[in-house]
Amino acid sequence: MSGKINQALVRSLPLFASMDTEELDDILGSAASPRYEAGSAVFEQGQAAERFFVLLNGKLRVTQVTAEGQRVIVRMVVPGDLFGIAKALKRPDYPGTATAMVESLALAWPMAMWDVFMTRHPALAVNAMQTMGGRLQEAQARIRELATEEVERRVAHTVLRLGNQSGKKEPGGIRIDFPVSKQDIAEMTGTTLHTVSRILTAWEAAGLVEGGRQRLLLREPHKLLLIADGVTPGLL
Amino acid sequence: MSGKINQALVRSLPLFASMDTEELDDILGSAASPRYEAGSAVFEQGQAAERFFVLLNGKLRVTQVTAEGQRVIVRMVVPGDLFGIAKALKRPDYPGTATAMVESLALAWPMAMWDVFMTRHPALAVNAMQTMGGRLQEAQARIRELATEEVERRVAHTVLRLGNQSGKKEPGGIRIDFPVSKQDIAEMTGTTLHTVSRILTAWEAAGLVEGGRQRLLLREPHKLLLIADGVTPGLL
DNA sequence: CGGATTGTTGAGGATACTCAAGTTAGGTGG
DNA sequence: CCACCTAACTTGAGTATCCTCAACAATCCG
Repeated sequence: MSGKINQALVRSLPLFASMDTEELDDILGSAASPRYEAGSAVFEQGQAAERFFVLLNGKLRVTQVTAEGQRVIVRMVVPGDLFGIAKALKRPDYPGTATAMVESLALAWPMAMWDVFMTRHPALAVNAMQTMGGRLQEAQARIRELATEEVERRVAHTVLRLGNQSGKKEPGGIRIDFPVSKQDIAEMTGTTLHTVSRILTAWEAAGLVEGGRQRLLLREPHKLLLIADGVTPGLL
Repeated sequence: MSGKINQALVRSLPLFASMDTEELDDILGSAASPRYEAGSAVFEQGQAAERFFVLLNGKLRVTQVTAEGQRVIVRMVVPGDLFGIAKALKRPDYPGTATAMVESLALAWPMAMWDVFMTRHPALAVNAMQTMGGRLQEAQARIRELATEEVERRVAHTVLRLGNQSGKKEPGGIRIDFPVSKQDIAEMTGTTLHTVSRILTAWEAAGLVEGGRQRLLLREPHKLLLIADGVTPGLL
């Protein structure tokens, strides 16, 4: 469950950037570094929140299931992100489920350390707050999209966001090189996988994207951006 | 622009609850307490964020306008709420417009004080973080609603939320006693004022709500809750 | 080489939007 | 106090978007 921790790797994270060696030692001393294989859950919705985490490596998907059983993807967790910080939300349990989409490595601390960290390392508190601030802004952007945009534009926004977050530049465009199913995209945009499939098929025919199964290549990010911004009428 | 500040009033706010008199003096010393009349703006989207605020009294609406000119209500600000905390979002400008819906009174500090406050008053930092945490959870709840629920359920959630936030119990039900137009409700739920009108008319016919113009009385909150939770099929 | 997961595509239909008049209520000024 | 004006709201008709249902195809995995 716990391996040795790469100090340099940790140091490179913005969250810990402003920290001296002593502080960092203090913090890392109480950390575990669990590894999760693709498909496994880090924690599940409703579980008692016993630990909080920083993702070192890999990619997680945080989902919530509604009372009716519909699943919504709340956000993606990328390396450097804090997650599972239920304490900051004043919650005793995790409000969602975090699942590894690829093999992932995290740092984990007992939730009781949260308050200690925040008071002992003010820089960390400031960072944590900005993390939450960023997340809040992203959530509000999504609300705006869901409230005002049609599905095709929302899908465009979503794939571009995925590209920015964790796309690799390739000769042919930007590759999203971890498995994202159409179902995933549907759950990120508030639509059905059928509609996503139709949209992506149309985009593929127009040469905007490429690659069907779980791997997406954005051939013409600029044109996608035009769709996302509502400049281009849309292809359906 | 500045009146005298009621210490007891401030002390009763959860945000400042855990603070001793000395600390409170320090904080209030640098505060202005501007008053805003109904309809006036506290700040506007895009303006340089020069101050942050706590609402003492009244009710604000925070809106964002999309590139296409559509307006979305981001949230309502009720007494005790922090708002305009662009600094916590790492932003130089206000991301939205805050408008007084009724005559309102706030506390205001220069944005430069933000960092000072956060470092000098850890309790305040913790509170601020929980404020943001709460806001984040609310935003995610809205995302879930927008992504999975039909309009009627979303409207039900919205009016119930308004009722909880600032409804007054009355013999006949719960009164939302500040002006909320159908347009407002539409902008909170991501629909059009036409659809809101139709829904409320149907509810009124069924005896669930009452009162047309800008004042809403929830006659049967329990039944509205059933609609919100999708138990009742809906009346349209 | 099955079985399962994931994705495609079509047809039909419902929800909710747009467009288009009207109506009511509230405020304002004569 | 009444007439008018505007903002808020109502209501109808037509329609577009997108969902549901359904069947099938492709890919992956053991």
